[in-house]
Amino acid sequence: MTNPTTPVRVRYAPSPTGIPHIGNIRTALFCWVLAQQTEGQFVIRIEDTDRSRYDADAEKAIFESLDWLGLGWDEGPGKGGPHEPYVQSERKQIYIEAAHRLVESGHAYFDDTTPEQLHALRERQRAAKQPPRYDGRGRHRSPEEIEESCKAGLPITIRLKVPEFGSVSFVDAIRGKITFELKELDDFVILKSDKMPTYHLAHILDDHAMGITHVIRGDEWISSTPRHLLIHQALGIEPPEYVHVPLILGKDKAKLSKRHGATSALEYRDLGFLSDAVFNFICLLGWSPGDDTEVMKREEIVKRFSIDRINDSPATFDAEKLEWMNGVYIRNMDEDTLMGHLLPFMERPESEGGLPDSVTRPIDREYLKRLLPLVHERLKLLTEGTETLDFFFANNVSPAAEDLLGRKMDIEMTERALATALELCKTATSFEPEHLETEYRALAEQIEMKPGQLFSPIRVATTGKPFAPPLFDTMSAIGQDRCIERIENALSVLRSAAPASTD
RNA sequence: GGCCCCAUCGUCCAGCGGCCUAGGACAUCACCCUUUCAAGGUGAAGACCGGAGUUCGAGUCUCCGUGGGGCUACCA
Repeated sequence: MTNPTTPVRVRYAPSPTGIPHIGNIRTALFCWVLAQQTEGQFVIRIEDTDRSRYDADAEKAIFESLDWLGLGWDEGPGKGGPHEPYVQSERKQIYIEAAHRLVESGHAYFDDTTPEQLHALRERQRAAKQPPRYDGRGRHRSPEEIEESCKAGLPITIRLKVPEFGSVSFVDAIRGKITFELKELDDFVILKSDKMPTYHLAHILDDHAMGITHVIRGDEWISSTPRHLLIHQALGIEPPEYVHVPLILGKDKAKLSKRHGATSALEYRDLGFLSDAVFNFICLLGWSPGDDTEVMKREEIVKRFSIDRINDSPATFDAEKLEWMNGVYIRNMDEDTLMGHLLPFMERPESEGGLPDSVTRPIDREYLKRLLPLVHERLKLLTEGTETLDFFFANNVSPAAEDLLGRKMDIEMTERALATALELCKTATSFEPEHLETEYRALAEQIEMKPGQLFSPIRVATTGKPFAPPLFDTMSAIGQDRCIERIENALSVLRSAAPASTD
């Protein structure tokens, strides 16, 4: 199917039973993009018809995920709209009435089969190697019998009468025509005994009432689409366009779940990913613009998106590539923006991955701004700000003796390197990076060491780490006094370690 | 089990009958750059699940098999 040219009305209709994972949120993203492209509307509807599985935290996470990814909605909870309410539990009456109308028109019937009876039926079928299927016994119950059961307090449901023969088919926008034999379907429940509708009934009524033109949903719904078609027929309404997008799988090729580590958008936010990068990346899971373009701004994605370029096959989520893309986004960012993103992570408590608690908050923005060019292109995640910059802010630099040793250097040689480095540090007339580099290169030559051999111990001494930004920029930013202090400290570490390793 | 969907490098994506000696990206490896780590550059390795058809010609169409996934609830 080529893209609609008229405005679409699409909806994201999550059920608040768990934190939406990447696959789920990608569906929302596709909806949003299509709405933007056609200047249509993106509707949010909460499908909370299963009261037993309702989870308030999950509902909160749904909105948080959408907010974080910038998927604003035109109608829905907290926003209102012409089809309020947008929460199914508050629309209960609509479903009850519709279900009863279907009974009256002969398309559905009351059923007083108890869960126990249903269970027994399935057991029998299983034993007889029959497919487990409701046998339609309720079709033959008289109104009186139902009335009696009702009085006796038995649970009453309403089931749709599924024709025994024939078939239904529909054209899926990305898979083409799909046909199902009706004999494979049983009479399914549309109104549960607690008077709540099942998903099947509720979403159809709502989608129709809300004028939804395209139902974009996960692959797992293909199998129940014939039921939905039947309900439309019974109701005498036209079904929408169906767009079943492939699932996103975990590394083991199974449906994404907790076992796969981080799976929700929010987790990626907390891990230090940028929402723009995540948006870009998950768009590319199952869709591509057709050429080799990968890094795209939102506007470009909105412009180029098309339903017929959505893949048929499921994708595996691979966070490694997302990390690379996040790095690309960070590198493309100006320093002020980067600082804005880094600050919240760095200023968190130490126990949550922030700078050491000894560093007073708020941290020095001027100083941080001076530091950013040194680490900008090295960052892949926002959380890495802390570990790459902590030694600039805190004085908790305490390298181990063995880390101070450069390649092919013993303690004695390292000590000589550091001692002369300290001297030069003390007498330096300027602490500008260029000046330091000139001086230290001359020193290396003077003491007959390779530059790397001299620089490496100094790096570890001043930063406490084997990997750090370019040495002289780093020293300059740390400042003369602290450099002297740290090199002196490193020398004493080395000297106290010396006896042990010389025997 | 039944029904439905899917099947190109380890992963994501391109390929919609001849442009394919199958292209790009991530990851991997090598080299270059280099004071470390990155970034960047160059290059290497790496795939059409199998079998029948259709066709002058198939990664591309059809069928079968195989594999994976989904559904098979008074869950969505």
